Amino acid sequence: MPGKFQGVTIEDVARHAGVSTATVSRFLNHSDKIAPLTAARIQHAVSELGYQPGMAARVLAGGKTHALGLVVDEIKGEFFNPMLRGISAAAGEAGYELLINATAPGRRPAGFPLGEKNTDGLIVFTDSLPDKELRRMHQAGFPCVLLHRSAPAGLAMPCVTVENKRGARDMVDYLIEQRGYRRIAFLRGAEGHEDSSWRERGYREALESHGLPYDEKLIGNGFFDEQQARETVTGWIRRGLKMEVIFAADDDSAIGAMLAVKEAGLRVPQDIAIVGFDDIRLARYLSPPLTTVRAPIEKAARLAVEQLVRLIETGSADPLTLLPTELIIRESCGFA
Amino acid sequence: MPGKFQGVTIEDVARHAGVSTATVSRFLNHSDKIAPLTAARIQHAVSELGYQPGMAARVLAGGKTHALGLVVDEIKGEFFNPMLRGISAAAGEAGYELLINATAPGRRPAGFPLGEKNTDGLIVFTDSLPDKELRRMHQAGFPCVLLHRSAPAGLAMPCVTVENKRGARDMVDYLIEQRGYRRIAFLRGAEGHEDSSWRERGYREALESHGLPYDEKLIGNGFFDEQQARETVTGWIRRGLKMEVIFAADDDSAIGAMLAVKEAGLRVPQDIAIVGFDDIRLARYLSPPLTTVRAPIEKAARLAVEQLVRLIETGSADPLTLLPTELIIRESCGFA
DNA sequence: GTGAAAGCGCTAACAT
DNA sequence: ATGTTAGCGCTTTCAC
Repeated sequence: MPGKFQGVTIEDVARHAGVSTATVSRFLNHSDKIAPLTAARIQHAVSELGYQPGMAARVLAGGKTHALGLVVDEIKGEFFNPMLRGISAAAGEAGYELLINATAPGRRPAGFPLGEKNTDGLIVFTDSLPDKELRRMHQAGFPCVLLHRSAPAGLAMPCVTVENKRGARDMVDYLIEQRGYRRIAFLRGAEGHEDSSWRERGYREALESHGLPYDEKLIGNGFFDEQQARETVTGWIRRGLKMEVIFAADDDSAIGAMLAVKEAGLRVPQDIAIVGFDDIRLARYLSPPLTTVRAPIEKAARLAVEQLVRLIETGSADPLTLLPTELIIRESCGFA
Repeated sequence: MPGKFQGVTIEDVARHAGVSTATVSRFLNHSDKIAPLTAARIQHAVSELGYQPGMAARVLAGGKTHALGLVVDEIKGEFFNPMLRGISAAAGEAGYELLINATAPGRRPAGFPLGEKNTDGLIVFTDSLPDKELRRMHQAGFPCVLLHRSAPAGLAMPCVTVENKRGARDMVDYLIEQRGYRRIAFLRGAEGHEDSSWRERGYREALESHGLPYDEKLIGNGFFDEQQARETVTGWIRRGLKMEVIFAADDDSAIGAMLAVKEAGLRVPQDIAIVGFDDIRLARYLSPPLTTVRAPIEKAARLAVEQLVRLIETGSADPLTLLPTELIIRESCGFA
């Protein structure tokens, strides 16, 4: 016997205030001018009865859900917290509810749980949705904004992300120019993850521009994951791979790398230096504190929501929002 | 020109399959027996047309929203991540959407954004909702489950939380019995936060049972916040307060305490030992690694959802779910 | 086993 | 400035 909690309806209010439901609706939505006197009466009735408009009927009649959807693959990593905070806050400020879905790419029961049927627009985080679905939505004119990924070829979908390539390049430039490192290993992020490939590109560019060779052996997989990164680096060390510094594609994998180095009885940064990307909260507490590239995660999240709301309400948004990163120098990259 | 994305409706499917909408509905909801042949035809039509039931109409007609609401005060602290992961996963598994609202206690525009109008039930985290609202909902028969707080007096509302008192007591017992500490300071959590008061109670009980005096001066405010805890401890040290170990009501404030101690030029744990509560991810990475009480946050979150779903679907749930904690001994409490 | 029809609570023309 | 009315897309009696 569940359901049916919507006790007081707009009709109750109308009756109580001696007006029609239409007038109440207008009052509620500020959609039309109303005599101050009736407005007052309605207002009174509303609070008297404790009336709250039912979402469902409102949506059904009006065609708007007043909700934004957030699609993510997995709630994991320190990255997530500031991102959600930004999205949640911005959505609230814009007057939208927030629906979030974290269905892992595994179970996908014919049709995604979030979409035009229950939201006015979607924030799509990285590759939580297949290109095919993205295309379908875009073609249907359904508002979507991509966060930390770019649009599939040919799709004019607004993107919000950080300057990954530039950030990585700055970091590696610094490592080479200021610290004099030459053998710089790189720990890739998750397979097919865009942030990671841009960062890798920045890494390569920096090497090239300094005339340093690109060495396949110095590239490994960290998968944006502490454990995986740890295993990779342990493998490197066991095999006797020589490197001066490890540039991990994100802080989580940097942590794994640090663990691996320490477990091997080596010192950070004296034997092997380590740097990361993101500047998660943990970074400054590690020992040694982690040198990293700060990515404005919360800000990016807020901007994504702002773009989405613009897209919903005006039909247009900026194609690309790119946020600058910042080099955060701590001790894990060696002492100056 | 927003709204109206629900292109294909149940009528389209019905027509396409040569049946009535009623039959399609029955098929979709498994609410009645259907001839295998028609079933097949409908199924075909559905996938042919890519039909997805519209939430709004379904809700309006059926009285169920198929959504769970999560009310939190603020998305902050490491605590949040595992909690959300648990809730999100469990909700998905039970076939519910998840709506989350993080409106800070400040702006509260007459009526809370989440409630019977848009969800089938609510998970209420700590004191994100005033007792009055809780009462109203409970009295209206609206399913709510409390997470990490207990019900207001007289309200039979299911609660899910961890054994805070017991965990704290175990910790302090350990500190006294195994480490021989006698001057144990306590850093309270947020004002009125239940977890905190239970932990404080555990702390006091442990002192009493060992015949140790309760000293007001050794109690300070950490507010579950790194900065605030840091300031409090800095104040203590400045004023020359003597203590052997600080028991912080959560790991975040333990971090603040650790910072303060180090800033004062003292060593952890040689000069002042520090222990926390929660075992957030960061804990083991601190230097020294933090001794703490592990709280099964994600598990608690899952159980809360399970209780809520039971409450929604069967009308009953366990009044109280109490999860055991576990002592995690690391180096910040002194070496054995 | 299936269809017809009556709403669910609200908004948005269209009148007045 | 306000009332009337026709749906929005779906579920659910009630007949057949």
